[in-house]
Order: sequence, then C-alpha cells, then structure tokens
Amino acid sequence: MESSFDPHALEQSLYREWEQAGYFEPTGNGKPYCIMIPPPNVTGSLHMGHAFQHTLMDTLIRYRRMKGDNALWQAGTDHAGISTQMLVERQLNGRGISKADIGRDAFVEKVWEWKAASGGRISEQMRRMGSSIDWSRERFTMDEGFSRAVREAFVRLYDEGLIYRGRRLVNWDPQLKTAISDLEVESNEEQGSLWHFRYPLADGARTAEGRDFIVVATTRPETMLGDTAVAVHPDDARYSGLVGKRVRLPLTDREIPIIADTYVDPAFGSGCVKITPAHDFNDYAVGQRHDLPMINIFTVDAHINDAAPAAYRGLDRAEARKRVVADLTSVGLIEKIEDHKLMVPRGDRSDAIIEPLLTDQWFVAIDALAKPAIEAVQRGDIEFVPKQYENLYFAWMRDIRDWCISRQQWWGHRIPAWYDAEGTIYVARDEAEVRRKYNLADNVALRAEEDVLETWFSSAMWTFGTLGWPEKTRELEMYHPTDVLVTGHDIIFFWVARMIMMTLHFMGEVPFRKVHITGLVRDAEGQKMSKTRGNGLDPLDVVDGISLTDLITKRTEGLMQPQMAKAIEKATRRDFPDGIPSYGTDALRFAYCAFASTGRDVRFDLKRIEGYRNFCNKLWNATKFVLMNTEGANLSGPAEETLADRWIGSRLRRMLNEAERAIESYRFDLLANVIYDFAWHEYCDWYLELTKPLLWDEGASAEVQRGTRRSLLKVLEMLLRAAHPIIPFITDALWRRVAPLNGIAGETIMVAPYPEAADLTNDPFAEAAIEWLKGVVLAVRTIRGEMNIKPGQTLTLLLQGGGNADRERLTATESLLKRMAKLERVEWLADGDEPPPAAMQIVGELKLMVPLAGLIDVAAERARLEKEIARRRQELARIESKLGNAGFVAKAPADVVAKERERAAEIQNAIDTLTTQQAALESLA
RNA sequence: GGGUGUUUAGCUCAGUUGGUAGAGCGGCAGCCUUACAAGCUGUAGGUCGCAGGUUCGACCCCUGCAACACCCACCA
Repeated sequence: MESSFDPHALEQSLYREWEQAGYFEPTGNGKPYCIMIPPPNVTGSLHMGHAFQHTLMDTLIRYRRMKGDNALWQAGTDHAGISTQMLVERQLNGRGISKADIGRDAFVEKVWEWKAASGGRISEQMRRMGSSIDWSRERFTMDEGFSRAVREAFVRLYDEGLIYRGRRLVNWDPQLKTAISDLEVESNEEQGSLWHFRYPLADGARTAEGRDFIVVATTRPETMLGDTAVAVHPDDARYSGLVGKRVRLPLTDREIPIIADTYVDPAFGSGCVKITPAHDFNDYAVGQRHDLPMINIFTVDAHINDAAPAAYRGLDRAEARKRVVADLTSVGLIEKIEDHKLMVPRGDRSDAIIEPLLTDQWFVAIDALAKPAIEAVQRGDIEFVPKQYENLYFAWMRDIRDWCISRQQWWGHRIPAWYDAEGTIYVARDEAEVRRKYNLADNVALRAEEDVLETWFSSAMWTFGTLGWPEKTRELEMYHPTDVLVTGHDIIFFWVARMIMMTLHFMGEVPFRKVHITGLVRDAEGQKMSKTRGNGLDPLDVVDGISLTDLITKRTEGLMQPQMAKAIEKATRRDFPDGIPSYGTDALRFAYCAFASTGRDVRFDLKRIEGYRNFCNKLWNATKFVLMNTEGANLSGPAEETLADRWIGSRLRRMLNEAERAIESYRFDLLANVIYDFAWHEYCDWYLELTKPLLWDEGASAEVQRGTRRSLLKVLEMLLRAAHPIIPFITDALWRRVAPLNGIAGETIMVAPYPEAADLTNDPFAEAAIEWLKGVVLAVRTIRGEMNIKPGQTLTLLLQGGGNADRERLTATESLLKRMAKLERVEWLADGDEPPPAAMQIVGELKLMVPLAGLIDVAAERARLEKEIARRRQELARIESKLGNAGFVAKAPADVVAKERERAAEIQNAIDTLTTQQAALESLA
C-alpha cells in the first residue's frame, strides 16, 4: 500500500464502476426514499453552493440506500429561459448574427444545438463530486414529457379560472424586452436627485399663499410627460381650495386635475405629488381609484413613444430626462434640485433599470393556491429545517400577489393559447384541441400566443412532473411526496413556495415532507462568492488543484467589468500565493458536511479542507496498519477478546448512536464530528496503540492475538461503512481490502448495510477501565513533557492511595499501561509508605509518582506543583462558595449538591496531597 | 420603516431539557517512537457583545441596547 493516499488514483475509476454497475438506481426493495435535486441551470457550471448541497443530499441518499431503503435520487437541469437565451444570443452576436435575422424557429434550434453540445457539463461535474444520482432518470425541463405536463397544468389552471390574461402594470425589463416577476427585481439604494417642478395652475387659480403654481417633486422627471393628475392629501389645508382645479402640465398642451388622495404624505416635500399611472405602481393605484387616464409614454425598449409631445419622441429615457429638465429650466419651472438617495429597481439577469409598464400578460390568481400552501406548513405536513424559515415563508405567502408568468422570450414553454381575428383567447393543449373545445371551424384563422412561461412555472412542477404526471405512473405512486428538499434560502420564494402551491393543487399532496435549508457558501472573508467580485472558487479546483496563474485567468476572464481584473488578480495572489493544492473529493465533501451547521452561512476556508484531507490520510494509514498486521495471519479459530477490544466496540456503539441521531436531524456537522473524533482520537490514538503491545508480544497467546486482529478489522470495517455516505471514494477503496479479511463478501461498500449500533455490546466496565488507563498514561506523559524527560526513557511509576476500583483496573490493564506509558516497573505503595522524591500527578483518588532519581529538575517540579495547587484552589473556592450558599443547598436537587460536596472533598484531598509533596520537595532542596 | 439571524480562545465554529466552557486550525516546547511529519507528545490561550432581570445557580430563559449580516417594503 502507498504511504499516503492519492485521491486521483481512485476517484474516477470508482465512480465509473458504480455507475456502470447500476448501483445508483433504486434497488426496488425496501421503503421508498426520494430526493429531487433542485435542477441547476443548464447553462451553469457547478459552483460551491451546488457542490455543498449535493454533498448533503448524497450523504442522505447513500445512508438511506445502505439502510436498505429503495432510494431514488433524481437529477436534471432547468432550461433557464432568460439566462440560456441571453447566452446563446451573445454567442450568435459574437458571430455577427442577430436573433432577429434568423427568426424564432431557427433561434430555438440554435439553443437546442447549444444544449446538445454544452448542456451536459454540469452533470459531468456532479459525477466528479461522487453524487450517486440515478442518471437513467435524468430530466430536462424542456423534455417532451415534462413539457406536456407543463401544458397540462397551464390548461387546467386556465379552465379553473386560476390563470387569466390582462393588461396590468408589470415590471418590464427594457433591455430584455420582457416582463419579469416581482422577485426578479432587485432594488438597491443609489444616488440620484429629487427635482422640484412648478406646475402652473390653470384658470387663474392661486394657492393659499397666492402663488400661481404648485410644486411637485420627482425622481423621474421624464415621466411627467405621462402625468394625468396632481394629488394632495384630502386633509391638507394648504391645498384644500385647489382640489378639483387644474394645472397646465408643462411641455405638453394638456391640463390635468388636482385630486385628493390619502396616499399623499403631506409632510414630504411640498405635499403635492405628480401622478403618472402608467409608469409607477403607486400612481397606478391612485389612477384606478380616481379613474384617471393612463398615458403610456414608453416603447418596449424605454424610448419615448408617440403619446408624448413630438419633441421627445424617440429619445431613450435618460436622454428624455435631460431634455425635460433642460426645457423646464429654460421656462423657469425648476424650483430646485436636491441630491437624493433612492431605491433603484434592476433586473436580476440584465441589471437594467426596470420600468413599470402597462402590457398584456398572463397571471396566476394566487390566493386560491396560497391558502392551502400556508396551511400545509402550519399543519406540519411540510417542515422546514431550521424551523425559523417557516416564518419567512409565511410572511411572504401572506402578502403574495398574482404571479406574472408570461415572458416575451423565445426560449421556453410556449403558452398554449390561441387568438382569433377579434383577439378572443382560446386555451387548450394544442390547436386541434382548441377547435374541438371551442367549436371553431377549420377556416377560422388562429394565431398562436408568442409568449413563453417563466421558468419557475415549470420548475414548480419538478417533483411530480418528472415522475410522469399527469399519468398515474408507478414511480409517481411510489416516490411522491418526496422525502426532503435540500436547497438554499435564496430560492425559498422563487421555487420552494411555488412548488408547494402547484404540487398541492395538482397532486393534492405536498411535494416533500422536509425542506432542509442550507446556508450560502461565502469566501474566507465572509463575502458572497461572485464572478464580479472575482472571489469565487470552483469546487473542482479544490478537488484537482489549480495553479495560481490558471486561477487568476479563470477569475479575470470574461468579466462584466474588466477594470476589476487588476484588483482581483492582486487579491488572488494574496489569498492563494501557491495556487490551490489538490485535496480530492472526499476531503471537500467531509468539509462540506462539517461546515453544515444549522442556519448559518458557510465561510469556505481552505485550511479546514486541508484538515479533512489529512483525516482521509489518517484513515488510509490506519488501514495500512491494520492490513500489515492481519493480512497473512490466521484469523480463524478460537479467539479471545481483550479489554481494549471490548472498549473500542463499546465506543463504536456509542459513536454509531450519535451518528444516527445526527443524520436523522440533518446535523451533518455533528455527523462529521463524531466520525472524525472516533476515527482519529479513539480508534487511531488509543485503540491502535493498545493493540501494538499484544501484536508485537512474542509471548502473547494465539487466541488473544487473533481476537485483537479480528477486532481491529471489525471496527475498521464498520467505521468505513459509517463514514461512507460522507467520503464515498476512500471508504470504498479501503473497504475492498478490509472486508474480505472480515469474511465479508461484496463488490462495493456502496451496497453494504449501514452499521448498526445494536450489533455491538455496551460495556461500561471496559469503558471505565480504559478511561482510567488513559488518565494514568496522560498523567505520566504530562510529567514527561513538563520535566523534559526523553520520550524513549523508561520510567518507574509508583502508585499510592486509590480504591479497590483502581487496583482492579491496574490489574486489568497493567501490561498495556507499561507499554503505553513506557514504564519498566509499576509499584503500589502502601498508604503509610514514605514515597521517594518524585514528580506527582493525581488521577481521581490515586497518587501517581515518577521518582526523581536524577531525571527530574526539583525546582521545575515545585513550580509545576504550585500551578497544580493554584488551579485546584481556585476551583475549590468556587465550589465552596456555592456550597456556602444556603439557597443552593436548600433548593438545588439533592444529587447536584451531593456531587458538588464529593468534588469539593476530592479537590481538597488532592490539594493536601500536592501540598505535602511540595513540602517534601522543599526539604529536599 | 418592518422582520430574521449572528456576536463563545488569535481565526473558523460546536455547545442537544439552565448545574465543572469544547473542537479544528494557528501559537509555543519537544519528538524521524517499526500506520501516518498530511504525523506524534505536551502546553498556553476565554469576566461566552454590553446592561439589567428571573433563578440557589445563566453561554443557555426574559427585557433593553450595540455592532455586523441578510430578507421584505410604494414614500414622490
């Protein structure tokens, strides 16, 4: 066996083997268990967040599979309408082709071509992470089967009156020229101005102060061209005389009314608000209340249209703003201009400023869907882990508004609607069905709807649409509802909530029983990883390693803001001066699990990956040790179990119980910790060391040696199985060597059963005895360490005091103890015996002494004792003050009080002993 | 303007019904001890954000405050 493990040598071949053997497919036996991967965008590549979540899902799936469940882990990709269209469009543009040139059908064909060529990348990356996905069931949201389900859902909702088409003010992206939903708008504070305009009063009206104009303030000067009223608060005495009067709207030849509406805050600005119902959501509501005309002044790409005065037509909104301000200035109608911070809405894909625009769109009437979705979580049919995310969900669901599902795009599920010459809407699965359903003659000309559905409409159907719905398939019956959804909190609204609504509506059951919300993966400084910041890490670069030069190139190429490249390069050189070494998939996966503590984001720290890589190496070497000591040995025949064997079995039993509790409660961090701690600090640090004396002792009985060898193998084999869900590669590679020696047959650990605590014996005696042994060994090591005694130097250990238990334990462990602490002699002094000058440690009631005999520096030992005494005095003082508190003695439970008294006595005893010892040393010096 | 989360060792984080504060990394000292220097041994380091309260007893429960992070929201 190689002296350290090389992940690359084993990972890819193992994965291929697993996949080819069909181990990822459900066995067909056992209780169904199902996880659906949140489908990543087909345009995407695997990022930290995916790798993190997939690791957790894979851990769950592998665990369930080993537990004997009929486990299905299904994956696929999302057609990601806007992103994909943008990507392919950019590629075409790069070749001098515009999508308008080639037309819709040819463009869509190009997207499919792109998908065939490049869409499988992320799936390959998922394989590298070891994800045991049933690839035979991989789905794409534009697949024919899934598309049929999407059309079916749309038609049913329409027929039930839950989808409608209407002219509404929607968030419009003028760059992409499509509507987007509320959620796709990101508002951020930006610096702007507040312009104060004078609007002249018509018909000789005057304000209370006698002025012939009123002042309105706006952050959007250009929209004044579409104003259809000025509003004041009904109780605002300053303007009460003006309500019902009119103003002459500057730059236009229109007069608009002054209206009263409680929407106006009299304390803000002048207390007068210009109302532009076609370009502002609040103004839209005001306009509806007052039956105002709505003048849309923008084209779909946010240029001024023909509804505005001729002078402004054709200008884009920024130019129009300048022109309006300039023109108002020249006629003296600017009161003032102030700096003003405002929230600017931008499209999450295009980053363009979003324009509220009146357009015809398709909507889902959401209330009827939202109510059962809220109730399902309230009832506990779906549980969020951590629980607090339920509040976030409820808050959003309670204020939810009708969902705009149409997009003016080419790539996506085409809305199954048709129009006749009069514009009447017909909805059905296809045109032939439309004619049947609505009794339309063949000669009635029908025009198909151009719009597509927003991507989240289809992904909301992911759990049931991929299992065959609307057919009642066997898979749907077996695996739905799925067991758990693992995802980030960033898509609770986009996806989780909508899945719950759609699934309840169409299936009458929840899509999943649990939602495990993970934190977001951030960089080591806690910053969000992003392309623009250039602080992202590719999980596969952590797996395979990457040179500094390649990492810089990767981070700086194709930047939206190329001027950032220098700063990114500098930071990269600072953070990764030597690039990133290769850590292997298992180390990364183990780290992800260890990072996954509840409800908090993850700071991705390479030092921790390194730690877990070292852990993998530790496992490797432990296995090497076990194999060296068992391969070729005669393992069959009568065997005897030692105390150490019993101890490690009992400890393993405890570990398995804790591991099970951890994974069942989605505490992957605790799972990783108990495995790490057991493997390293119990199995390697102590058990392997405890076996050495026996294995190397020529005089040890064959039965004892055989028992030890079997125990070494048995515990290691079970440990590997316990760890397999987290670190699948190394555990399988090692298991294949270890299992046969255990008499266990099998191709791979993947299909071996998960180890059961119940198969091991709880052994309190062995645990206590070995704990005692550890205490004594540690005490001797402390003396060695602090007295600077050479590690190789053998010592004499004198014992004094203690009880029957101590004597019993010494008898049980003496030979082990001698070997572990490098003792040539252990001698028990009678209570009255005067010990020679010695360094002392106290373990419980027991005095441990290493005679000085020229080895030990008396002054150093005195100083050490002083420290020991001081520490104990401090603790004693605390306990005594507690015991001196009448309230404590009277009110605390009797066992707590008794325990404190016991401890006080023990500490006092230790102090006495140490003080006596110190005095003895004093006299020596 | 509402809401949520976080605040524990130099750093990153655990701390499961209130009863002796833990780990990893890093630091320091010593070790090539026949699995492992990606290692071994020892060791230092914390008034648990601040101020109150409840309690015999608070990292833990309650109130207030502060800082940081995130989410939602129509203030022109």
